Amino acid sequence: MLDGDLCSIARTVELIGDRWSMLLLREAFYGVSRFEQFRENVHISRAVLTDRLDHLVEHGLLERVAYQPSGQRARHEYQLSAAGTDLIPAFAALMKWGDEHRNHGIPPITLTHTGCGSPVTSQLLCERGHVVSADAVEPEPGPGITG
Amino acid sequence: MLDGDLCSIARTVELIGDRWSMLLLREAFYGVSRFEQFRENVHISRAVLTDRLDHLVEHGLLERVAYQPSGQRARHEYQLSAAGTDLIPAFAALMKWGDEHRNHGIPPITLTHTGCGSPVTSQLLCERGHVVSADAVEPEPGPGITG
DNA sequence: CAGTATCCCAAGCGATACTG
DNA sequence: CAGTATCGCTTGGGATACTG
Repeated sequence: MLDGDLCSIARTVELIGDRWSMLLLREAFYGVSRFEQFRENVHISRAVLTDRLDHLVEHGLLERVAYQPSGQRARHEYQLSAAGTDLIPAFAALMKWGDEHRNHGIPPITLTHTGCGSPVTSQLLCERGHVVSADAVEPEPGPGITG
Repeated sequence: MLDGDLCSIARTVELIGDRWSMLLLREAFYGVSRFEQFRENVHISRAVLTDRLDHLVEHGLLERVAYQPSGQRARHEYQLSAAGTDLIPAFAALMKWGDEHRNHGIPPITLTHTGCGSPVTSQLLCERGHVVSADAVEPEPGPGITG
């Protein structure tokens, strides 16, 4: 259908499809921003954490923000960038799948709309506003096809 | 917020968050079902492909279906199971992100609703039917939290 | 075509120790 | 606290050859 390397899924997986990146971004989404917190929550070694954080900053998914603990030298915080925030719908979709298929339908975490306080889920929506079920979706070559 | 290992994202990533699984599932979504086709499209070696296919079948994401090429012995096809199909919204979300952030907004592949023929995208939707932007979503402890 | 079997290299990673 | 440096194992995976 498409040279696999051009696929947007492939390019996204290439970037964040390793064992750690998604989990770190998830933590950032949950509000974690400090080195030690990432380390404890994700159970990742220091060296690898440094490496991944750098990688995610370098590719624009996290932003390094300076902060100064009182009386100590400056450190960094890591926050979701705009591009990182744009991944939240994907997290929501993955989370929904995991809730259903790996957690017996009982979500450990739910998402709520800060505007109205009601639960938020990821859905497929067609341009006419229909909610679309997964088996009613067909992939087609798009404008970015080059082959 | 949550012991990381219980997180539905973690459990999903654990299952399909390696270098190959997502790409194979993507191919299955695109309609590929044969060993050699997977191999050519994903550029994966035989041994690894066998391993991943087994893994995905074992965990219920793909179904092995027998087929018999004329005059030859029986082979297998690999098709998305119901659980695998349920991952399509996640693919759609990842694809959308990659379209925007890695392909300059020009999608190589688009998704269409087989019902009405119009384009389909992944969206965050709240229970009241609002389309929710990614920065208006807040994670909260859900019923499955055990802490 | 759809695998299985070997061999070997390279990347990934944990453990540990050290530093400002 | 937030890293850096080093070591050595273990896993992943490419190349190649073989099989029904």
